[in-house]
Amino acid sequence: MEELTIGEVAKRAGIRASAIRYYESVDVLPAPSRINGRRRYDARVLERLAVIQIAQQAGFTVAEIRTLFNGFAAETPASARWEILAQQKLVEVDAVIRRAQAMKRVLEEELLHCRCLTLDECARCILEEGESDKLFF
Amino acid sequence: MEELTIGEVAKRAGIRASAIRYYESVDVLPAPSRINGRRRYDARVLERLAVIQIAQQAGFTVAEIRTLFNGFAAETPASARWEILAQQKLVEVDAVIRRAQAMKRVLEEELLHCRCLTLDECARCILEEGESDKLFF
DNA sequence: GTACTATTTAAAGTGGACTTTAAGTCAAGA
DNA sequence: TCTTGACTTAAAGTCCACTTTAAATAGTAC
Repeated sequence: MEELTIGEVAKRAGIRASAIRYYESVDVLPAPSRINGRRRYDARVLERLAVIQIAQQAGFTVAEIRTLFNGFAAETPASARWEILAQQKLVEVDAVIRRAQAMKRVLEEELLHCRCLTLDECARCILEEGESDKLFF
Repeated sequence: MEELTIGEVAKRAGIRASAIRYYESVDVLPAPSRINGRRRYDARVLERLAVIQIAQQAGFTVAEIRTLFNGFAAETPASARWEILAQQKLVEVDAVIRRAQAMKRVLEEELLHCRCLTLDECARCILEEGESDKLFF
C-alpha cells in the first residue's frame, strides 16, 4: 500500500493541502495516521477525495458531504445515500436555474431595452405598476 | 415634498432600516439631511430604492449598482449605463445557468442512477476514466 | 414624568469553503 | 552545518450583503 504525505495527496488530487486539512477538521475526511507528527495517507484517500469532488460538482455543501459519509446507518448502500441527497439537491438546483433565468429575463427584456435618459426616469417606469410590461423601459 | 424618517422609508420600500444605512455607507444611497441627528428623507429616495431593487433582481452586486449611479460621466444616459452593465452581467448569468445545469446533469444522470453498494465502489467508477459515461454509476 | 418606541453609532456576526498568516518543527541535500 | 522546503497548529482573513448587538439619545403617548 502506498503511503503519501499531505503534499503528495494534494498534488494527485489537484487541491491544496489546506483543503485536505480543512476536510479533516469538518469530518469529511478521517484523520490519517501520523509519522513524527506529519500526516501519512493511505492511497485510498484519493478515492474518498474523488467522491468529494464529484459531490461538489453536483452542488453539495461540505455539510451534505459529511452526511453522505457519516450520516447514514452503516448498511445503507451508496446508491440509496445518493438518491436521498440528490433528490433534495435537485430541488435546490432547479431553484437556482429559475432564479438565474429570471435575472436573464430582466437583463434582456427590461434593462437592455431601456430608453430612459436618467435613472429617475427608470424609477418612474418601475414604480408605475403599469398595464404594459413592454413600456417599463 | 414629503419628508420621511428612515423607518417610513424602510416600510414603504419593503426593506429594513439597516439596509438603508448600509446602502448609504457603501455610497449607493446619498446621505440625506438630518433633523436632530435623525435622517430625514425626501420621497425621491423611494425611486432610487426602486432602481436598486430592480438592479438586484437582475443580479447586480452593490459595487455594480454604485457604478450605475456614480461611475459614469454625468451626461451618460441611463440607457447606456444599463447596456454596458447588463451586457457584462448577462455573461455571468449565463455562466451561472450553465453551471447549475451541469450540476443537474450530474445529479440526474450519474448520482440518481448509482447502483454501487459502497462509496468506495463509486470512487472506482469515477476514477476509471472509462470509455462509457453511462457505466460510471 | 414615565414608559415605550425609534433612532443613532461602531463593531461584530452570519454563512460557506476554504486560504492565509504566524510561529514553530522536522527532514533531506550540499 | 546550513539552508531550503514541507509540514504542524490555531486563529484570522476572504467575499458579499446585510443583520445584529450594545449603549446611548431622541421623540411620542399617556
